[in-house]
Amino acid sequence: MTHYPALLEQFKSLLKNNTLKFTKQRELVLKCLYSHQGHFTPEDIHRLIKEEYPDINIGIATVYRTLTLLENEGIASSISFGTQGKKYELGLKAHHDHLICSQCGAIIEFYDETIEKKQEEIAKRFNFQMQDHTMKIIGICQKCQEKQ
Amino acid sequence: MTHYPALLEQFKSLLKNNTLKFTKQRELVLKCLYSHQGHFTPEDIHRLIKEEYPDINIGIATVYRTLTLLENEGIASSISFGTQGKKYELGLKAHHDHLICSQCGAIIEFYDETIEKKQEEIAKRFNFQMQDHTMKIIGICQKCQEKQ
DNA sequence: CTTATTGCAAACGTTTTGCACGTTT
DNA sequence: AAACGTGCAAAACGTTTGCAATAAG
Repeated sequence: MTHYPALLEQFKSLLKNNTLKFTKQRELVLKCLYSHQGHFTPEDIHRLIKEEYPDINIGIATVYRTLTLLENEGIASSISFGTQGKKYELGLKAHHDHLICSQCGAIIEFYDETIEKKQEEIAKRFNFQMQDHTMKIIGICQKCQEKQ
Repeated sequence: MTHYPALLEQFKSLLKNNTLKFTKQRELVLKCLYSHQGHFTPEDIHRLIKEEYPDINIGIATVYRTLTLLENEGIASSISFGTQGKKYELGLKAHHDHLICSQCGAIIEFYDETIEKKQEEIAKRFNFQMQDHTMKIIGICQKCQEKQ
């Protein structure tokens, strides 16, 4: 995992290259994703920043805008939960898919080479120029099974 | 593919078993999904029913409620498009996944045994009691590639 | 001093809800 | 008659937008 200073530099030069400005708000969104490992909704991130930096003013709109930016630049990635919105995570790691617990919402990441290969193969079979792919396994995690 | 009368009977007995009532509106949602092959938003279905049965009054809320019912009962299934909502299809066919064109929205269905097996294997590895799984390959379909 | 970014509140599109009225059983 | 389903309009939800004020380059 990249350490924070390097990540910050990466972000800064990305901004510079696109004639975008480096702001406190943008930095805090990045920092928040970095310091809390896991998957967060825009609202989660907004709340965390307000809790941890009570003197910084940040609007939910800025959080949305920054997350979109980070995702477009490949620094963060999101999983969609349909109508229930998206959750973001730092996207420094290699591509991976998700197991999601339908009871407690826990998210487990996994990567499977066979599945990745198969996906490419299928795209090719249908003459699809693949841009992205997602896989979600929904179920009940071990902990929640034990609770019952 | 099941023919319509049998499907209707299946739906009717499902309703009866759950002390739910058989109504014209519920029937039309089912019929609409059956007669138009493909994937439709609740709004699509609402519009189609109003067009094809102008003398029947049906509210969008009823369409939503019926689609949820059909999905819970395993008669229909949906693909999520995030903020853009969901599309429903009759779920009589075997499980399958989707290729989705990011330009024209075309949806291609596919099924791959290797992927299905791998998914089960992964769920087992993490002691997950699998309830569902989805896979989406996003890309540009052949037609849209040719247009460019 | 120019340009991008911000917070705010209003607008958005999809989905859900409360409720009085209608229909099915 | 009892119970469930309906349409409607309002509310809810996550998200986006317009804009005047502010901050970065």
